[in-house]
Amino acid sequence: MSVDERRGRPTIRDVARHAGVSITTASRVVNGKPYVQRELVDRVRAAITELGYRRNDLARGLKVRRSRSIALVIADLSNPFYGACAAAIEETCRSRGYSLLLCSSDEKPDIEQAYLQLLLQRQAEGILLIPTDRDHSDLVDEQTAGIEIVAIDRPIQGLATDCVVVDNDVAAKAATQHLLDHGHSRIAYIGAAPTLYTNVERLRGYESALAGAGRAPIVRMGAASVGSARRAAQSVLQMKDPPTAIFTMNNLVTVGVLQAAHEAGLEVPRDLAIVAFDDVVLADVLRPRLTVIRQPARELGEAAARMLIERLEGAYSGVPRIVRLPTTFVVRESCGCHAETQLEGPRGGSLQAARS
Amino acid sequence: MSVDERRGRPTIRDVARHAGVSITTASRVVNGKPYVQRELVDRVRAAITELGYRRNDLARGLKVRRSRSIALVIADLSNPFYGACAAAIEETCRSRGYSLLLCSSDEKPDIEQAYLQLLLQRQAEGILLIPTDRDHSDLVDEQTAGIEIVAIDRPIQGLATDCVVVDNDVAAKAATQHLLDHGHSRIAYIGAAPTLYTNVERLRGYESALAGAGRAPIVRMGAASVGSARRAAQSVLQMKDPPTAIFTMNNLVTVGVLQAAHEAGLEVPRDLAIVAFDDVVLADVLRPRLTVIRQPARELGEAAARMLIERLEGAYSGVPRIVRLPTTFVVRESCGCHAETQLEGPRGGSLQAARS
DNA sequence: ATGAAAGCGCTAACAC
DNA sequence: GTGTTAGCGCTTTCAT
Repeated sequence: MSVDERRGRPTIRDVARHAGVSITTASRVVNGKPYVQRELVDRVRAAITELGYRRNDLARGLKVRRSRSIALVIADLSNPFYGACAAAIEETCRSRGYSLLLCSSDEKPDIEQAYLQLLLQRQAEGILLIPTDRDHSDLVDEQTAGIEIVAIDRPIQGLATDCVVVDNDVAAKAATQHLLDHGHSRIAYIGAAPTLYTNVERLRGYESALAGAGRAPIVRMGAASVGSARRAAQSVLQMKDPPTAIFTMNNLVTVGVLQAAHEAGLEVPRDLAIVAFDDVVLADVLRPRLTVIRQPARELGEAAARMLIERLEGAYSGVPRIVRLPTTFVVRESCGCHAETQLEGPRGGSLQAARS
Repeated sequence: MSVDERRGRPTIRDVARHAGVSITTASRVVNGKPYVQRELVDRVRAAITELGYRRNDLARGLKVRRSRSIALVIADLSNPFYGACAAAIEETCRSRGYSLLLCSSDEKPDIEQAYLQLLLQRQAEGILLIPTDRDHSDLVDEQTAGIEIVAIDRPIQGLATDCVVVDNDVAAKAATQHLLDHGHSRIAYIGAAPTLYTNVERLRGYESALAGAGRAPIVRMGAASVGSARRAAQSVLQMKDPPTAIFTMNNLVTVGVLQAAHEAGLEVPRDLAIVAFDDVVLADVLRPRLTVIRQPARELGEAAARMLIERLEGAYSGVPRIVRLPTTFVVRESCGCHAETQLEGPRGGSLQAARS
């Protein structure tokens, strides 16, 4: 064993020595740069395979001042909606040559904050953030210090960034209207954290539809888990004049409401119609099949990743963009319909100025 | 703007200058090391906040030769089973001070291979791998070169590593036996890729139960998606003497089989009993509720991460361990039962030598 | 076409 | 206690 094959992984220095060339030449070959003789290229290549050399990207990043890594701070990976989103992000980042640092905030502001600090230390070039429900204006400094941030699913409070969301209000309004068209007059809304952006928007759409029909809203909030959603549904179903239809705010809530409906022995949609925001896996084998607003989870992630990378590579550096992606209203049976139809949500995913 | 606040993020050198101390002292304060005067500590701290200094972990890693990052190469993030697994891994890694590099192989060997190379370059200290269905003996060199690998969900072909799986065969056998106990004699098995480890193991359990009862197996393989699972179920249901029960190999297959059963107008469990491997979200609001083998997805991820970190920190360096975690048989109604019961699978998650 | 040398930001001997 | 200095592995002028 010669001196250049000692402890640890071989460095480019080892490769150079082994091939009998300078470090510069070795580096050129490693990075596929021109201006190296055929023969030297071969010698270096041979040394590389022989030694099992692999470039150290950390050292490289230190020198070129680019980590080529992007961080994803996600709310909850075990939620299929975010899972699909993350999968699309991962693909997009990889295809553009970036690595993905994964962080799960579990919707907790303090975990998120700690992560954001860590990611700065780790030299993430950009951050894809599904922000927790708190003020983020403390990040203004970091932003001006050069780190790019793109928000997903909800805008970041107190920070102007690129952002990609879905047409929550429009979709919720259309779905509620659909229930009204079926003749329902008492339609309940069961939502998660009251101040959560998506909840606020969806509630707005729901209320706007009801107002248009001169009906009174029936709202239950704070259903942050399947269990609490179930309890919320129970409470609403035990009213003196219970609703004949329920609009559920997300997939967790949907499961809880379905459980409560079963327990109460209600037949859907005869006794209780249901329309859900967010598709769920077994929606089409449920009896009756579930009518849902399907979110473009993958497109959401992909768009966000693309926008971030555009910023990182200087392809865009203007004012913060907000992209609103269309949902799909999948009409099945739980709303009272018989046939399955898919309606494209209004407005395409065009770049729009911030909404009114 | 003084000279130490010029372009880019401030370095420890800037901090030292700003505080009027040496770089070493600044470094000591940054890393919370002892032997620094109270007063200097304060001065350095002040400089840090004033400058907005953040340690560059890449540079640090280069020096201390540790990246403190772990890579997760996962099959499919949009599958809730892997999502839950990933969430647990993320938590475990964070709590131990490691960052997580996320890579999705999409079950494709070439993507996986490219990632493995990249991760080496990125100086990942260890790899958590849900391996694709190929021979991995090319990784032997990397392994001896010092990178630690732990397999999840299935062992790595051609590579002896720590590994954590569930009791596939035992669980499948018990579930099949349950169907036999209900009086079924024609029980079909619908599985994914024929050579996939989990498929092989589950099939083994299924066949062993049938053999014990003197019944003939009815097997359909290659159902790698919901659609193909549905077609497989259709084909099996159109046999001259169709099965009266189906054992589904994973959550994708389950959905496809359920679809096929609906289409065929079969009433479950009267016309067709179903037992599924892997829990699904709406299993308990389906009518009838679905009897499933629940996998400990989070525990799987957590155990794997813990084992990897033990290796990285020298807490264990013995022979490859294989951990087999118990599943839970959740008896609901699709099997023909009426009550809901949970049976702990046999054998705890004890460390065992490689299986026979 | 090739190489010598400087230095990215940091830590850790080692000297004072 | 504090500071000087030598690299970690790499890229990149700038000579030659």
